[in-house]
Amino acid sequence: MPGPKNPNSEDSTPESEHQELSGDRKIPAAVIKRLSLYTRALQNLERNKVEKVSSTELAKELGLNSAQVRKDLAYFGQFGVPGFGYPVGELRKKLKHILGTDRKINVALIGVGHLGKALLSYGGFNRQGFRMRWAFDIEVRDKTIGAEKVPVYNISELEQVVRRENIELVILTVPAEAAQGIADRVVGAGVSAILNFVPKRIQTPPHVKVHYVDLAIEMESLSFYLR
Amino acid sequence: MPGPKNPNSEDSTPESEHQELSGDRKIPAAVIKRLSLYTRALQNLERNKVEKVSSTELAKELGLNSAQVRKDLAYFGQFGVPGFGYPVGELRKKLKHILGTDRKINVALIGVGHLGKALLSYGGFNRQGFRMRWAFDIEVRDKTIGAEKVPVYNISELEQVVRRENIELVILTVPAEAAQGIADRVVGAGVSAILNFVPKRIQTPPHVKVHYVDLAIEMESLSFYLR
DNA sequence: GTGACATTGTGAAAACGTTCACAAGGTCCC
DNA sequence: GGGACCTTGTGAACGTTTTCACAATGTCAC
Repeated sequence: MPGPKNPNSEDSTPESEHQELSGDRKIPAAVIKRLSLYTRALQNLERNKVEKVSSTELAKELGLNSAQVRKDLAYFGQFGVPGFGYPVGELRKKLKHILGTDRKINVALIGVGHLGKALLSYGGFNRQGFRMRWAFDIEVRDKTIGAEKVPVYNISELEQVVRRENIELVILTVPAEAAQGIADRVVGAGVSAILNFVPKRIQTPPHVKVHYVDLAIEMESLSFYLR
Repeated sequence: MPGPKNPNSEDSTPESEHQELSGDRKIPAAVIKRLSLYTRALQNLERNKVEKVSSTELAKELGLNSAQVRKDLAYFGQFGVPGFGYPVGELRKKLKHILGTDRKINVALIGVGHLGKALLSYGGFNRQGFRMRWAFDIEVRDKTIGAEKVPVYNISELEQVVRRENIELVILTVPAEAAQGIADRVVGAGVSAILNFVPKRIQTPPHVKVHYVDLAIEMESLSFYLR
């Protein structure tokens, strides 16, 4: 905790987190991200009919240290078998359960500009356990977007639709000036997870989790390494 | 260039970096990302005709600790004035120079699928000091993409165009199976910075910097916090 | 069954990043 | 021009994350 600072549960590039779990230990945010990485690697292995994997193999595939893999997994239980490794299918199932991606999560996107449209058309999300079927904008130019025909609602209907459709996660791709206002509204409507593509930090109550994806920052910081 | 089996200079979500600078100290990757954040905040201040800013104000705006702001900046020199703060315009210029975004960097995007198309149409990059005017795919469906009419080349022309146009940074949005092969080719053609949207770790020689943007991971890890 | 082998889970150490706290030094009002 | 006031730059303390290293434990071939 940043001492006597304002409340705020964000995290993005910076690390630092908290979160109760079944047990009672705090799980670092970085561990959660790696869990997701492990899940994906396990899915690939499963597709190739591999039935066991060691922490060393997993670590190599993902560019990590094997002790880190074991420690990450140990946060959540004992999944491995000494002298054998981890059973691929079983571990994958357990991790998906821990991540909560073994069910469908309803996702809405707000701000149908170029980037928003792109993400809607992309469709990659719908595979992974997400149902991204709602879009909002202040001006509805097209009634649906993308091959999946995601309907676009007027932003005035935001709270109503979020509540009715039980939307749990929101992707923000609005102009910077609008970000805080929209964030306040979705939080008010009960959303507690936001993926923010807007290059602007937003303030939220502590129970709301915000992840930032900042494309400009990624590009600029790469620029630095061009010597 | 199929298999340089080198270590690896990537970093993405995980922290850990190094990089020589004018002086001789290693600059953590997280510091570089925050530098980019500072630059943006300074640009906003400048737009509002603010002429000075203290580390405390900057920290508050970005949700950081003021000592961290000072320390980050101190990696690169003494920009502040005790009892006064930092001169906005001057600091912004210096940071842009440090980041190397005070010149135009040529950027190509490889893989014109949904996401690739979206990023091309988005156009947000071209503002910040990047010139994203080349796209590649194995199959050229449209000759140009987006309002900016970015020409799409056949992937067979990759090396030739990269060299001719002096492309320094590449955005990868190809299918996972193709990622490593394409990465090898662009590196072979002289590119040393890659922004990889493909959910697959790629191996590169140490001088090549890879940043990962993994949308699925962001979504999944948010899912965890939905309890 | 037994024994050589492989691999886990985890304390302890090391590395790294953040925050504290304060001396040094510039500002700016009177 | 003087002095109260700010704010920087930074060593040291602190906290977190990663890595090491190894005892414990299960595997598997014979």
